[in-house]
Amino acid sequence: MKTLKAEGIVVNLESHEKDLVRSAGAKIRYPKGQIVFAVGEYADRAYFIENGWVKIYRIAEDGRRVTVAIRRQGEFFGLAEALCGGERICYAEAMDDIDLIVIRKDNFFTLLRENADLAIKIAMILGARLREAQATIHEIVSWPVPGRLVLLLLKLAERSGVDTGNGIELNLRLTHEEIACMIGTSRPTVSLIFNSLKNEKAIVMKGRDIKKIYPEKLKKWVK
Amino acid sequence: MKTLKAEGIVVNLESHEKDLVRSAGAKIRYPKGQIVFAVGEYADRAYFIENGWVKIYRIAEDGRRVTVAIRRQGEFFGLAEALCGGERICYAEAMDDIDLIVIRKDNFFTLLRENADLAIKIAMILGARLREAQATIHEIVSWPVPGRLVLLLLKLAERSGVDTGNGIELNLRLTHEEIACMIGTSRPTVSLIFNSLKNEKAIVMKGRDIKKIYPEKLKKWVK
DNA sequence: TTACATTTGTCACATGGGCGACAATTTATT
DNA sequence: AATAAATTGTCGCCCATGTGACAAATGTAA
Repeated sequence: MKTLKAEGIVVNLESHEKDLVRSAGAKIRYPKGQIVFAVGEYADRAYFIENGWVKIYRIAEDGRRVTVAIRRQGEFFGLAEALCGGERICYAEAMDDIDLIVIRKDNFFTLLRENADLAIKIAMILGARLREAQATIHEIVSWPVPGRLVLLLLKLAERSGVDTGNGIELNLRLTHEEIACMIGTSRPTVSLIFNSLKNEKAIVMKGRDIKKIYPEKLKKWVK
Repeated sequence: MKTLKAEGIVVNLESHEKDLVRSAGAKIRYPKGQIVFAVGEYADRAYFIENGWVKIYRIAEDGRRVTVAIRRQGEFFGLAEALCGGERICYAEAMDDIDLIVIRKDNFFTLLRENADLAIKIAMILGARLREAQATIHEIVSWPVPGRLVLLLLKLAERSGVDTGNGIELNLRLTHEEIACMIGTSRPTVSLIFNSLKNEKAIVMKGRDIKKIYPEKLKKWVK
């Protein structure tokens, strides 16, 4: 199954493929805030998210954090390193209470060898993510900060928003700090831009949740 | 075969795997400057480089170019889209006269289905590239321009330089413009930094070729 | 309710680096 | 060799953003 997105393509597993994955691993629950894996650990397992959100980030020597991906229900993470071997080069953290299928590396390889179609699917998933990452690189260098923030909101809306006909319901809680890490800017700058967006009613907040976004109004910032 | 690099891992094909690939496609020569594929084309084939260098880049609406990858001899390109289907979202251009193995999509899938190990290898390649792309994202947001330029030189040296004991021989010709596109900056800025590097003898030029680099001196810029 | 921690609003200040411009140089073309 | 094209050197101007700092607001624990 493929779902067409902004410009990338998200590849999802069929249900029988999910069952294959489940049978090769063990289900484990992690509480919010827990680090699933950290830089330097040996990458001997891959993870499949049954439930919840996971943040993948890196930390530079100077302490600067950069969130390189966010994964959710139905997606794998920790894949690339488990395939290539070697050490983790990023952190994975539970953004809420999550349920994961943890698959040991050797079981994972056995699974793929016995199911060429699944191996192809994994390659497709990684390919889609590569395109996504390249698109991100492109965005970072070609848009100033407000544009990047708007693009982030649009992407989040596509992934997990509900179109109400009048704006897209999001109900997402992200601190300005977290957003800053995702688009490579500083926290005060995010606050500033958020206020502009609120003022021109391109987004609706409810407390600290981003409740709704209006794509049409947002898109003015990226053209 | 795996070769350990700066922080990523480059996955290469075994020679029997290369033969499999060759048998599934046709060898074609492209002259320097030729566009192998362009944005919007239907992605119905994958490419394997027998010989030469290929530049993968994107162009924004405002005309800004961003080089998202450079591939060389022994590497695939156009993989991700051929796997996922859909349209090309970037351009591939021959940086010199090149020889490619062109594999039609359906043949490629047949090949992978019949060789699970090769499918896994492809997944590994894409995984390694994803890590690479994420590392690039990290670099772009955490280093100012001079650091990014130095990191580019170090990476190029690792991929195609020869260690002479006294500096690394590179013999690479890239215009400042091309470099600017790779690290997301402007051409004048690249010229400026290059002069600094020449002055402090961190690099040696010969005409317009980057002849040699001295990693030790360069590394001062990224710490 | 009180106290503490986290998150957000907002400022003043400094600056990296983009942009435009044009000359100087090198390389390609005829 | 002569002309054209591409590449590089270098300026001055200016603004988007990072930094640091602190107050205000909101959420959480005791």
